[in-house]
Amino acid sequence: MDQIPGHRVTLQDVADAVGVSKSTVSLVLSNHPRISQETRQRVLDTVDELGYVYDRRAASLRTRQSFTIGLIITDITNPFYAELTSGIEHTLLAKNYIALLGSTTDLLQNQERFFATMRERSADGIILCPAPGTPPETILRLSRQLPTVLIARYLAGVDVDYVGADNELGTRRATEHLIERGHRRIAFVGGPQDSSARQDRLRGLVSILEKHRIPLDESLMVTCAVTRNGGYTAIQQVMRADDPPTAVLCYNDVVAFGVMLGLRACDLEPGPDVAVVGFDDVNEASLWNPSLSTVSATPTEMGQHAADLLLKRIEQPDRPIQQMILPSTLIIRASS
Amino acid sequence: MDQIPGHRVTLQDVADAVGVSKSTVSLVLSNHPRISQETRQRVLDTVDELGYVYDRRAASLRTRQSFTIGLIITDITNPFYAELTSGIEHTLLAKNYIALLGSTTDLLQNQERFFATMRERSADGIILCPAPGTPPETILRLSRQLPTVLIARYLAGVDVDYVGADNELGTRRATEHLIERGHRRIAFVGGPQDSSARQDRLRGLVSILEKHRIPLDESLMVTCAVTRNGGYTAIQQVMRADDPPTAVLCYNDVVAFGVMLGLRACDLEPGPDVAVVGFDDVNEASLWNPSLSTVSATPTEMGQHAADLLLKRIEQPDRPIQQMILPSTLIIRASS
DNA sequence: CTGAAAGCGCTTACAG
DNA sequence: CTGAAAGCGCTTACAG
Repeated sequence: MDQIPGHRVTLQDVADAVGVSKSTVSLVLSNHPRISQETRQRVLDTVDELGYVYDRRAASLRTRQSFTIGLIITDITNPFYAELTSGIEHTLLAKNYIALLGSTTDLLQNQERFFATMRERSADGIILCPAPGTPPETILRLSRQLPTVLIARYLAGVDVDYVGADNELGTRRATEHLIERGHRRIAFVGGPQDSSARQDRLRGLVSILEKHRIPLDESLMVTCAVTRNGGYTAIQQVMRADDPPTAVLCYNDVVAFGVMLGLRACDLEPGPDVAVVGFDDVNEASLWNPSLSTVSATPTEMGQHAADLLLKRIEQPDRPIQQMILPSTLIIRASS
Repeated sequence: MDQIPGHRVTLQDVADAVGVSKSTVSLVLSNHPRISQETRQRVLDTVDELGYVYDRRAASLRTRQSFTIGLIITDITNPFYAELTSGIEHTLLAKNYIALLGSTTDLLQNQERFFATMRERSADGIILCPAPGTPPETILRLSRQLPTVLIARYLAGVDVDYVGADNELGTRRATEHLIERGHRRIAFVGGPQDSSARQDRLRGLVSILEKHRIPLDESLMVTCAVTRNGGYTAIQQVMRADDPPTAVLCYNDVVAFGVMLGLRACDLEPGPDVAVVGFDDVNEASLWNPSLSTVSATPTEMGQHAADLLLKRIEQPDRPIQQMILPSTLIIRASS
C-alpha cells in the first residue's frame, strides 16, 4: 500500500506483478481500446493494490503536455485577482489542469523570473496580467514560445489572445451617471501609470467630460499605488486643493475603498459629501458602508473565459487570435 | 534566438554548438567547480545565444526534486487564505520554489483530486489546510508519501508538521474583553463543524464563560458557511430569539463581516447595539465601518512559517516533527 | 579537465 | 491482442 520512501512504484512494477509488459499497462491506463477486458481488469486491480501513482512528469517528457499552466498576476491579496484566480481554477479543475501561481507585485524583475520558472517547468501555457512597462517584444517572444493569454491588461500592438473588461465603456457610463447627479468636478484616482486598463478608463472619463463641455482639470487626475492605502493617501492630497472635486472615479474598487476611508479622515462622508465610484465590483463592494457604486468587470467570469481561451489555444495553436472584451455594467449603490 | 515551434533547444544542442559533451554543459550549469574557466564561458555564451531553457522536469526525473510544492487551501477568495498564500509565495520565491494551487472549497472529493494531482506532478511537498472531515489516516498516509505541513487546521492525533494560531488563547482573550465590557449573553457564530480551529475557538469561549460562572446557552452557539453570506444569514436567525445576545464572537473575520451586515439588516448597529469580534485580522478588518475588533492570526506570517517548515522538512526528512502555535493578540477596535 | 553510458518513468511506432 | 525497443532531456558515477 504505502511506498517505501525513495522508491516509487512504476509502470514496470505493475507490469511485473501482473505478468505483462509495461506497454500493456500504459495502454490500459490511457484507456486504449484494444486491450482485452480481462487483462485490463487485472492491471487496474494491481494498480490499486500497489498504490501506483502515474508519473505525469515522465509522461510529459514524451508527450510534451504537462497539464499544468502558469498563472502570473499582480497580487493575490487584491480581491480582484483572487476572484479572477478562483474562476480560472474552476475551469482548469474540470479539464484536469492545474496552475502554478506567481504574484509579481507588478515588478518586471519578478515577472521575468516567473516566465523562466514556468518555462523550465514546462507549463503548457500562461495566463498573464502583464506588469506595467512590460516591453511588447517580451510578450511577443513569450507568446511564440508558449500559448499565452493576457488578462485584464493588454499591450498596444501585441496580437495575442486577451480577455478584459470594456474599460472605456465602463468609465463612460460611470461619468455620465456622475454628471447626471450634478457633478462637474470629477477626480480620477489611481492605477498603474502605463497600464492599458488605466489609460482606457481615464479615456472614458475624459471623453464624456468633453461631450458635456466640462473643462478637464489635470490636477484632479492622479495616480497612486493600487492598494487601499494608496487611495487613502491620494484622496487626502486631492481634497486639500483650493477647488476640490465633488466626485471621484477610482481606478478600481480597492483604491475606492481607500478613497472612502481617506474622505472620512477628512471628515467627509462618502456618498452624501463626495460621490465615489469604483471599478471591478469585487464581492466586497456591495458590503461596504456605504455600499460602493462601481463598474462590474465580473472577475470570476473573466478568469473562466481566460482559462477557456488558453485551453483552446493549447489544443489548437493555429486558431485565430481572440480578444474578448466583456461588457461593463454600471452598478449604482449608496456611494454616489 | 526563438525556438522553432515543437523543437526545444536541449543540452545536446548546446554541447554540439560548443563542441563539448552534454556532461560538460550540465556540469557548467550546475556550477560544478572543475570545469575550466574558458569552457564554462563558451558554454554560457552559447546557452544565451541559442536561447536554451533548462528542462527541470527532465532533470527532476533523475534528481527527484521538482522545486514545486502543492498548496491546498479552502478558498482563495477568502482574504485569510489570500494573505496566507501571499506569505507562502514570498518564502518560496526566495528559494526558487513555486506552488501549484488548489482550492477545495472544503470538499473532500476535491481535496482527494488535488492530492492525486500533486503526486502525479511530483510536488516535493504539500502545504495543506485540511477539509473538515478529512480522515486522519488520509493525512498520515499522505505525510508518509510526501513532506506535508498542515496549516491553520490540524487533526487530533496526527503527528505532522503544523503551523496555526493559538485559537483557544485568542477566543479566551476576546471573551474576557467582552465580559469586561459587561456582556453576559455572547453568541458564537460560524465555522466548519468538525474543524480543529472551530473547536479550539469555541473551547476558549466556553472556558472563560465557566470561569465567570456565566451559564452556557447552546442555542447561541451556531454554525454557518464560512462566508460573509453565511454570517449574514446566521446572525439574523440568532437575533430573532427571545433573549438575543448582546455580543457575538465570530469564527473568523469573513463571518464577522457578514454578521455586521446582518445586524444592520435587523436595524442594529454593530458596536453600540451589539458587540462583534472576529478572528484572523485580515487587512480588511481595520478598514470596515465600524472597524472590526478581532484576534490577530497574522496570516502572512503564518504562511511564511509554513513554507519555511516545509522546505526544512524537504531538506531534512528525518527532523523532528514541529508544531508551531503562533501567539494570538486581541485587537480592540470600534465594533466592541 | 572531459566524455561515454546508463538510467529516471513514461509513450509510441513497429513487429509479431 | 501483446511485447521489445527507442527516445523524451536531463544527471551522475565511472573511466581516462
